[in-house]
Amino acid sequence: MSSKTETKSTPPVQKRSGARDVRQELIDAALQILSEEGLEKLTLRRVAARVGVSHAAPAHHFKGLPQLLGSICAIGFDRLTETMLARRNAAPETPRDRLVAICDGYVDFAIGNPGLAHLMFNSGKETVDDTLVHEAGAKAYGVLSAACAPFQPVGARPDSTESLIWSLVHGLSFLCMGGRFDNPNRMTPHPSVADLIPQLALK
Amino acid sequence: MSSKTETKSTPPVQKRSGARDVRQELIDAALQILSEEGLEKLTLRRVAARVGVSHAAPAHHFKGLPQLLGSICAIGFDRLTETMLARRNAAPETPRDRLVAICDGYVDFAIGNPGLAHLMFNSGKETVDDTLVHEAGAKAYGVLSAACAPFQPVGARPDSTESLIWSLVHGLSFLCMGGRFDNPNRMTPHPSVADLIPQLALK
DNA sequence: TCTCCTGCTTGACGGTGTAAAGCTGCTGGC
DNA sequence: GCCAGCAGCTTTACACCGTCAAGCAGGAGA
Repeated sequence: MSSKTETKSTPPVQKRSGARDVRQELIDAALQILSEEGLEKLTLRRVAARVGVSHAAPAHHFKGLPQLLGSICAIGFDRLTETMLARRNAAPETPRDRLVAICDGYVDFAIGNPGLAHLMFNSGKETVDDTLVHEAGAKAYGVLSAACAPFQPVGARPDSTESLIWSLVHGLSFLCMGGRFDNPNRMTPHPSVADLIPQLALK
Repeated sequence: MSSKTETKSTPPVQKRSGARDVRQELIDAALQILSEEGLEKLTLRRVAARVGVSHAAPAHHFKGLPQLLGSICAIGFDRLTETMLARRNAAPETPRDRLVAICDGYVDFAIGNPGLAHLMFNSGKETVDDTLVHEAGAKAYGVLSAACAPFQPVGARPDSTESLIWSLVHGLSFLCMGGRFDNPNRMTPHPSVADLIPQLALK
């Protein structure tokens, strides 16, 4: 690894200890804007201004806005994975408790980070789909998938439980985020995974 | 109704038969752009240009972009309702078949109108939330809710089946639209409602 | 006929992403 | 020690966006 025979397109391998890392600062500022002001206010120029750099500086670290958004997506999937794993590890060690914990983690992550969740899944916004994002997403999916494995019924299509659970928690998350369960006709603020899981034929 | 004692803020009650209805043309053009070019390209100036009118003309029919988007949302919910009802009426007259048909209608509507569906549910885009949108959304929800009623288990929270089904079809729709089921590890292009319903403990 | 007012146009402003050109200070070769 | 090269940043410019203000045209009502 010490021999640097790679192409020049890779960024500097290491920063001087005292030097500022503008690329990282841009990502941090973007995450901050996303959580404080929402996806609509996440703009290259605002990010640059927050870092204290000219509006064109981000172009030297990202191939335009889509790649910055893509980098943030990857971080979002990593955080989603961490949240689900933390919940799973804190749960009783039964397959059912673990699955419910992971589902709770998914929903709570989305509701707690609506801007990030929208960017990761639903924003019509264009994002660069590089391998980092793909891998981070696959890892998150793997956590959910593994927790579903014990409940896969024989004879069903091999991924039907994952599809069922993923669809359920995803729909629940985004309907909650959109305020679709705030209907005054409804009794409680919004349903929880624990409310719905009993109606699944998990054997 | 012939006595016109209302406030002046209401638009002209009736158009001359030969006169063009620019407001309606704007809505039609917006729906066209949405389905042909996607949500990102749906912009006031493009809509105006498509209708053949100046870029500021829409301001005389809508209170800015959010209200135009809101009007389109209402139309979207109406179309969703029609789609679900058409499927239900074509299905065998058992509660289960009807529920599956309605769910299929929901998913197919979303997948067939991704721009519209994003606008209705997930677009961080600001939309005016007037009573038209609210009523149209409530009507669509009512169709789904009614189909779920026969399956409501005793003792569960009163809306748990609706929440379960809605979350499921909503999550399935938007994960499909986002290509989340296109993973090469998966066997089939994407799961269908019929694949997942058997795993629900619908009694 | 005159007046008002609705619907539209024109022009402007601040904001956005992006591209091109120029500046600056550091690094590496000699 | 010196100088070329270059990465990182700034400046400037452009097209497009939503929105606002002013002005124009033409029909309706007095």
